[in-house]
Amino acid sequence: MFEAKLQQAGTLKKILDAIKELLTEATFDCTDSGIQLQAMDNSHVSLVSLNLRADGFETYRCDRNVSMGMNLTSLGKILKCCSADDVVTMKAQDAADIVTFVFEASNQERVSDFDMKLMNLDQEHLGIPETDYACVVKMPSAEFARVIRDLSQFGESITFSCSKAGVKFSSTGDIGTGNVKVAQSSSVDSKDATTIELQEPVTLTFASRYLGLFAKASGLSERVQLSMSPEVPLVVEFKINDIGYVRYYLAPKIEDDDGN
Amino acid sequence: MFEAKLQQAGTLKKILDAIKELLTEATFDCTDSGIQLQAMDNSHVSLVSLNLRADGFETYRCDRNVSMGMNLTSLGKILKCCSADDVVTMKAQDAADIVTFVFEASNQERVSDFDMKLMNLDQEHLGIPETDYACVVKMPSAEFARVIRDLSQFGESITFSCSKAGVKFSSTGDIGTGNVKVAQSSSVDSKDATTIELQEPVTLTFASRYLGLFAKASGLSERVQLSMSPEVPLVVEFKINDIGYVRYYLAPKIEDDDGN
DNA sequence: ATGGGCTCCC
DNA sequence: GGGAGCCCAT
Repeated sequence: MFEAKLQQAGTLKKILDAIKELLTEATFDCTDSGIQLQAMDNSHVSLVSLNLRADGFETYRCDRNVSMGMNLTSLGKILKCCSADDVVTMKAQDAADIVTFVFEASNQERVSDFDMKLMNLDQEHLGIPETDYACVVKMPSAEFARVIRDLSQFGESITFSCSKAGVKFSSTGDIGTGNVKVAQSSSVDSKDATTIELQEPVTLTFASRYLGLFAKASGLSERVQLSMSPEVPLVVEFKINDIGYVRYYLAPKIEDDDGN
Repeated sequence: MFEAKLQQAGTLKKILDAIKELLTEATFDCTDSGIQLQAMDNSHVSLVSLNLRADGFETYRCDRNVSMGMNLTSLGKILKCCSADDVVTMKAQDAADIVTFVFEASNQERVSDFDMKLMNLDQEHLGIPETDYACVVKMPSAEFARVIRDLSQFGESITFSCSKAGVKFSSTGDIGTGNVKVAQSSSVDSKDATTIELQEPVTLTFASRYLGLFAKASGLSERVQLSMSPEVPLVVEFKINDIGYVRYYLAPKIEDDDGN
């Protein structure tokens, strides 16, 4: 059987918020080492990768690998039934077609359980190479979300220009042009710091819409990491407390001669 | 060139909030002495007059007069990209067709700039005579906004009756009639005081809808001044910190024999 | 026309 | 702090 207990159901809620607009359904692969999810978004433009390590759970047991295909809308309805600080336990029998969620309120007086039907989804296992990136930016996730939200008003593309000095985000559209420059921080250790590890300057352009969807994961972590290399998908990573991460991959737009 | 720096971008946000529902586009006339805007609202019913004195800006430079025609929806999108306590600088070259807004966050690490295309708008310069009014009421703007909001529920007109004792606001409609009497304060110097300078009692009726739109400027100032004379447009004035004012002009309704 | 974000109200 | 309604964006 499979059984995993998480101290904070809120973490699960935030994870769902971070992926539900990209994926309507998804397969959670549970193994001895933890839970993994990898999938192209509904439009097959970007890729979502979620990793939750077994040791990050309060208790974790997985006798046999199980793949749980879930409708994320249904999962959302179930997670609405718990509070952020409930203790949540997910359970499934080997080869079962249902998963059970048990929510225990912190005051111990209330215990709820919900069964959800599982689905058989096409498994598309996608090898994602671990690469060295020409530029890695770490910044407050709230600031990232803000920049993306602001510039999305201007155009459907946002250009990231990374140099030693900082990152410039730009977008152009009908009303004009917007540029937001975030300078590298002098004090590197603050939670609010923006830091840049740079092997070479990189300028890449991405679809505003997807960046906006990725930014919804800001609730998971105060910090976000952007990894970029020329002509290679951007990686946007949010760490999840002491348990794992969500990463989003998005290919850059190719500049044609018209600058489109 | 034209360049004006304002310490609090929030002031600009509030000014826009105060006019954007009346005007979809407007021309800002910049001269040596400051920035002026005068326009009839979209329906040509009321008149908006904004005045920002050069000396109210942190720095102000205007080599040649420039008229900047702006789409206020676009301006709103740009102002969404700054925080209330950002420092904002507006710049335009002489005869340029774009204006640039530079926002500097208080932490200095973030600088954004936005170019907005300017428009050529019909210039309707409206001479507004400075007049002595039969009655001038000064009251808290929040209270004014509240009265207008409350009475707007009743009818499409609100009657202002000013006497030595105070102001009575009234409205009648299908539900019935509402009257709100605000008495002149005994202590005149409080921020919450209502004061009345009266040469003669005045009773005038105005369209609720426009009063409600004017009341949106309440964020700009704790106090509002209402100036009235018989058969002459009402003036609703909100001072803007140490820099200027917004005034709204609205002609009274003419009572016919049916009381409409 | 639908979904999401923001603001005001409870 | 959470929920509902309004406005804006897609």
